[in-house]
Amino acid sequence: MPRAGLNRRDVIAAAAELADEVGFQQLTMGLLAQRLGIRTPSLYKHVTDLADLKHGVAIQAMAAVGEEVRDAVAGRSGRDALTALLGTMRSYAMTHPGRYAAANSTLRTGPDDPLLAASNRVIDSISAALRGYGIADADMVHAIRTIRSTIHGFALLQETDGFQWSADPADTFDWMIQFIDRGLKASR
Amino acid sequence: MPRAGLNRRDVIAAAAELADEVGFQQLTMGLLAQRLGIRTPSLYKHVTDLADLKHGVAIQAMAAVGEEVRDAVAGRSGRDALTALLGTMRSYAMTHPGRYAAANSTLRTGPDDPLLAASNRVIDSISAALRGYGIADADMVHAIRTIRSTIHGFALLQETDGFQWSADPADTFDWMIQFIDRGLKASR
DNA sequence: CTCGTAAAGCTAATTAGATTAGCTTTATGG
DNA sequence: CCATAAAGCTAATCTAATTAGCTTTACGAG
Repeated sequence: MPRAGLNRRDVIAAAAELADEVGFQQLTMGLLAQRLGIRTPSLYKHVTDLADLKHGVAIQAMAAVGEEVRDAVAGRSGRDALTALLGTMRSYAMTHPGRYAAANSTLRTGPDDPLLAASNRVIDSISAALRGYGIADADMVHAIRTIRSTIHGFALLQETDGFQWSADPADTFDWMIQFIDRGLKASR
Repeated sequence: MPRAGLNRRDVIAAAAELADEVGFQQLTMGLLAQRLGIRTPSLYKHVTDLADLKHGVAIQAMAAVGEEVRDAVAGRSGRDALTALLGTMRSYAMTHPGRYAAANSTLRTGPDDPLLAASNRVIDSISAALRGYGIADADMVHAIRTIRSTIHGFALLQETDGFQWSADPADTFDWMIQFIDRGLKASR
């Protein structure tokens, strides 16, 4: 039988895909091995354990979000930048639910965790998007955290079926962007 | 040996407490049984399985949040009500992390899920808190969702160590309340 | 007071997943 | 052509959930 010839990157990439299909919580060594056409124990040649695998997916996902968000925000400012930023994040969360969950529900292992660096890159883009609003330095941290919280909560609530009513979540999303935009302009 | 004399309510209450101590994800049948002084299989006399147990904790927690929030908002309006509302939720999330996670990360089993009724009661209180702002009916859904998203995301980010920087999350929380208050007044 | 029964426990056994130990095979550089 | 490290594999162990079937206690009806 021919050899699969996998490496860590391949394994984590496959895990990320699988997570989007079955949910991050449901990601299992057995399922992943099956998907890759190898036996479960063979996975341990590439990752140390399930936690390591999931952590790897989280880093991969956070890095991907970082790139998409950076590109989306580039060259825009003010409300335009804000819309691009939030829209990109929401879109990522919807097309890659497993990866998004991975990125935002994984604990940092320490101060030198690459996941930290990856999420800092995302934060940099948020910061860049807010630049045009002329927010005072002292308020920037709070503004960034508020925006992260909002997106994050929105994605999560939508995922867990938290929005039961009729109104289209997309409409709420647009409303939210306008709400934040107005708020940021006012807090100048 | 004397009998413990447990019922479903006792079991779920103990599970809720345990979840606050070890984390909702780490809640396990074995740990709970140990805590209650019985053997693991005996738990199945009170709950059908782990999913049922966790679902029960979620309902219990959401109901508790509902009551606290109702009491906090009662008799207040405008920014005062908003502060009470958000403060209560944040406080609940901090003192009962396991229960909070249960309430907000558990999937509804269907349209007749008691969890749905419990979360609707919370939403009613949010709605009541916003009444004084004179928000148009058409915007109310969006406003409520925005507030839920914000709180939810804030709690989650704080929990997963998402706020790495120096600034005190409590300050961010206050800033957020002011931000939302101003925004709601403006969207009248 | 005594008996029948349902509820509440228990032990033993099964199953699913993760993980470890130790063996085998394939590529590849020398 | 060979040595060896990497990539797989099988077999075995461990933990947690769950099921089956037996035992014991509380408690109301006679």
